[in-house]
Amino acid sequence: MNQRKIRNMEEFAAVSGISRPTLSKYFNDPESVRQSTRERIEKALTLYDYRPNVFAVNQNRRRTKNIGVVVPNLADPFFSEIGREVELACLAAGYSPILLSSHGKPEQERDNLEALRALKPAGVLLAPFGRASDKADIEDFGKSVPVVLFDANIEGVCEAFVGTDNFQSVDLIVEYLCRSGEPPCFFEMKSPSNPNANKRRQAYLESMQRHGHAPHIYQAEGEGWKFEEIGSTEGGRLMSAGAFVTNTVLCSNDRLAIGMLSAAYGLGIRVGHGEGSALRIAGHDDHPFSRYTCPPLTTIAQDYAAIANRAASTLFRILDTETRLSEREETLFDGKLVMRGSA
Amino acid sequence: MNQRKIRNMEEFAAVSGISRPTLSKYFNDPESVRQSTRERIEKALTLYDYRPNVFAVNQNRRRTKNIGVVVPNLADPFFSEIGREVELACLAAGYSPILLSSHGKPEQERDNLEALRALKPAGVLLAPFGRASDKADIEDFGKSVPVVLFDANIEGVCEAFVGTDNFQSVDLIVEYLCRSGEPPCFFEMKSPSNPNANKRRQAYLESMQRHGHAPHIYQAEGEGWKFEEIGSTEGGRLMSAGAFVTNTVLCSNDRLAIGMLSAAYGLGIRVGHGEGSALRIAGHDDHPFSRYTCPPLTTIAQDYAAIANRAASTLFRILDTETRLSEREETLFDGKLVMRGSA
DNA sequence: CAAAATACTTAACGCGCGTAAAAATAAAGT
DNA sequence: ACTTTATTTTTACGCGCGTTAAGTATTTTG
Repeated sequence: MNQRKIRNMEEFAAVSGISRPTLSKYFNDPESVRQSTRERIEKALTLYDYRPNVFAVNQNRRRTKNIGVVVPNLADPFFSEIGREVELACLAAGYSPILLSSHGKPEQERDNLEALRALKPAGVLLAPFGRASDKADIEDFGKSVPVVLFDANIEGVCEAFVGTDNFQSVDLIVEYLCRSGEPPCFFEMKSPSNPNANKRRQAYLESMQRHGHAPHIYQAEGEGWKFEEIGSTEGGRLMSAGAFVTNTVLCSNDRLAIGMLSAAYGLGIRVGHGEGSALRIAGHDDHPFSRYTCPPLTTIAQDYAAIANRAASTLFRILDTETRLSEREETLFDGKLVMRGSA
Repeated sequence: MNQRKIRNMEEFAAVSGISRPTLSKYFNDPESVRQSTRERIEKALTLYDYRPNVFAVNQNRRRTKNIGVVVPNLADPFFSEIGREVELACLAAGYSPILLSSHGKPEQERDNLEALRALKPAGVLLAPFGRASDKADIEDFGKSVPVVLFDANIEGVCEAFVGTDNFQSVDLIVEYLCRSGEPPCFFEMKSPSNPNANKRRQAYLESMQRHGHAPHIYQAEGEGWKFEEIGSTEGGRLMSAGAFVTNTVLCSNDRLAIGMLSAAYGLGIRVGHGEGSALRIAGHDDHPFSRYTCPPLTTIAQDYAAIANRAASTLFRILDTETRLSEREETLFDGKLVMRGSA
């Protein structure tokens, strides 16, 4: 960095003694030039401060190196974590991730995809809300840009889906709960904002049937993403009314469970699997805060990293071959049981 | 949208009957053209699907409309919320926010600022880690791009700072705790990753002195952003050793308090201000989860929205006048006491 | 060592838009 | 109707880089 600032590739060509087209090749793919010239370029790069102008590059390249990453809500630590993993995978593969949150509003998902269009992304990794009404929009978007879905599936749409096998994971915890105490009833939101919730309900029903128990489902009113609040008020109402037919409640997700635990505490109901406990509560997702609830929450851990990495690598495979997948792929990872104090 | 897709401004000029330079003016500022031509353009816009190419626009504009927003850690709901508010403020003012998280790693803050440089932002809103060692870098960055700091201050650096008045807020809760029970001791991390922590310790000391009580400070080992874990293990250790000289603990932030509450529960220590409670615990920040702890956490709420909006509007003011502030501005908002069950 | 294959240089065009200058037109004022 | 003033149109160049084509240099091959 001993020299003046380089303004453009032309100037860098002059000071480095390499022609501009060769430099252009190098910046697009350092491996595409001869080893000896690559060394000359990289030596010059240590002496002069130059980086190609991103706007000019993106304007002229047919396909950018941008990858759009869209999640429903970054304020939810689950998506914050998985979004981070996806970002890292993109960076590692030499792409520029652009992380967008839909802030819990399905309408924003459309806007985000529209905004991404302007950035001409090479591909998109999308954790959709999964509303049926958005299916057509997303399908349409997927026609112009390769899209890999993760976390929530939309049947038959986009190139691939990567997520957790809710049937495996729910069966795992139902089995554990049945084995260790009373069979669980199921607590969820009446109008879930996510297809995983439907899968989990279905998985609960099937699992209970397999284990020879009668299922019981309790659905809370309320919409949106205020899961803790809904879990607390509606779950609290059910608890104080003594509505649950068993002493074990499996919540559709951890945030609902966190709300319920809070309400149980307020009602003086002792939660846990030990002596003197009146209620067992379990969740699903292993939310970052579940370790610090009172008592700590027994739940299912999703393999964030595996899902993120597989989703990203699937997209990269499509981008490398420059052809869409001949057949839609679905990859499901197993959930793991995390036993803590609450159940 | 009854027509073919428009490829560039030239084509849109042809179909709309407006010259390209006038269109260019319009897209830069719709108010800058005569009302009648503006109407003609906007009518054409409803008929044809055209939007300027963002890359070409940004390449040629002297100053882009991009605003960098850098926060220390989006996985922390506090920054997730305040980052969201800042984004909205930028959007409302016609800028394009680019939200970057440093993922809890101070090194990443440098990388993020470096990455922003490539995007030639008109300005940057930065919630810094506040390490003394980064001061020079940030100061340097601030010379090339107008920067407004928020949440955490770095004395004398950048155009302005907007945050919470820790002296006011800590005094508020200390006063409340003294009034309603035993005067509090103070629990924090030994090597805090944030200058606010230092301010709060200082504020605690001063406030205790003003109220005529002897201060007691307990510092936990541990680094990084795993506040809950540190609060739980170190706080738990102190509690079980009976180390606290009073029955009231003021934590430097809510996440530490959440960890402590979890540990207290595990130890069977009853927390709260009611009869039969052994310990009172209070926090600071009104973290989104503090409402659902057991018991719900008494804390100080920061005015997220006010901080975000003021920081943004301060930056816009600088951008509009195209001159740096003659004098560095510091704006501090008051915190509000949120009384819940824990203290 | 000559021929073939590979990598590079030179020269030139295009991408889509900002912007400046001069000429033409429209609106406002008297 | 004639200036004055505000807008728009025409024309043209530049931004920084991707990319191509033709020619030159270098490396590889037999």
